[in-house]
Amino acid sequence: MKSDDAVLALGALAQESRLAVFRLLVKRGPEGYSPGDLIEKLGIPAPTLSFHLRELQRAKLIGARREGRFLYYSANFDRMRGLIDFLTEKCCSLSDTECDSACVPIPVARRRRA
Amino acid sequence: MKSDDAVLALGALAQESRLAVFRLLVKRGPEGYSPGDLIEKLGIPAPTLSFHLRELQRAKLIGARREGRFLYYSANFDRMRGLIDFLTEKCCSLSDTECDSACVPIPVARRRRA
DNA sequence: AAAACAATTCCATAGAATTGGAAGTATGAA
DNA sequence: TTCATACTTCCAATTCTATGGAATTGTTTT
Repeated sequence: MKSDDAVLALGALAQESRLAVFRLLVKRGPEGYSPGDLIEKLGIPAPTLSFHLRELQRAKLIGARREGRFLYYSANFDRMRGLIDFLTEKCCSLSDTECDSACVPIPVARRRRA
Repeated sequence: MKSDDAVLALGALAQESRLAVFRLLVKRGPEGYSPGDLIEKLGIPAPTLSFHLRELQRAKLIGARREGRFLYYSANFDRMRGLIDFLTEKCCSLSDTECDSACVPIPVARRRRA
């Protein structure tokens, strides 16, 4: 996963309602929930929910399939794994390799002389 | 980590400059970088950087110490681990189940011309 | 003390995200 | 066909976020 995708995915999850929706969808698995199910569970007005589902979809964290007049949204586990891998590799590992040559040595701050 | 903290932390990382700052700080380790170092590396104007550092700090993803007139910001690895654990447990369980090609974009409703 | 330097806060502005009522589209049932 | 249901898009109001120049605070040097 690239940095831009990560920013998009992080942004998609960085909202109370959307995080709640996503967690429900993860718990649910591939079967998914319809917007109607989610409205019932979370009490979010339909247009607002629709907006949030779109954001999650834009980040490719969820997908949807249609069944008759129902839509079923479900979590994209691969994508979520990709995000977690990105965070783990790029944001949570202090690599033993030292800074590259572009790195500026930090100035050694001298305490005030006594 | 609770849901509210996760939303805060996700929001803090969901911005290009802030993610770049955080990644540099992670790579750097406990020694940290001063705002001046980061300005040189990323070319962000000082007040803008200051604003972003504040956001990261608000989410407790970074901390700072002062040495003389320099400040040194460094990544809070515990906090980051907490976030990743939250995402893994709460948002990526059921990862044994697959949800790949079943998830397709929903048909987009086209507006009828008047 | 004054100057220089590191970094911050102040603040105005621009832009993006969120919200939900009203109106539209899609599908199946009567 | 017409109706009801499921869901979406449209749109405007509001609220958050990001940006960077100017002013300010804290610290060291001269």
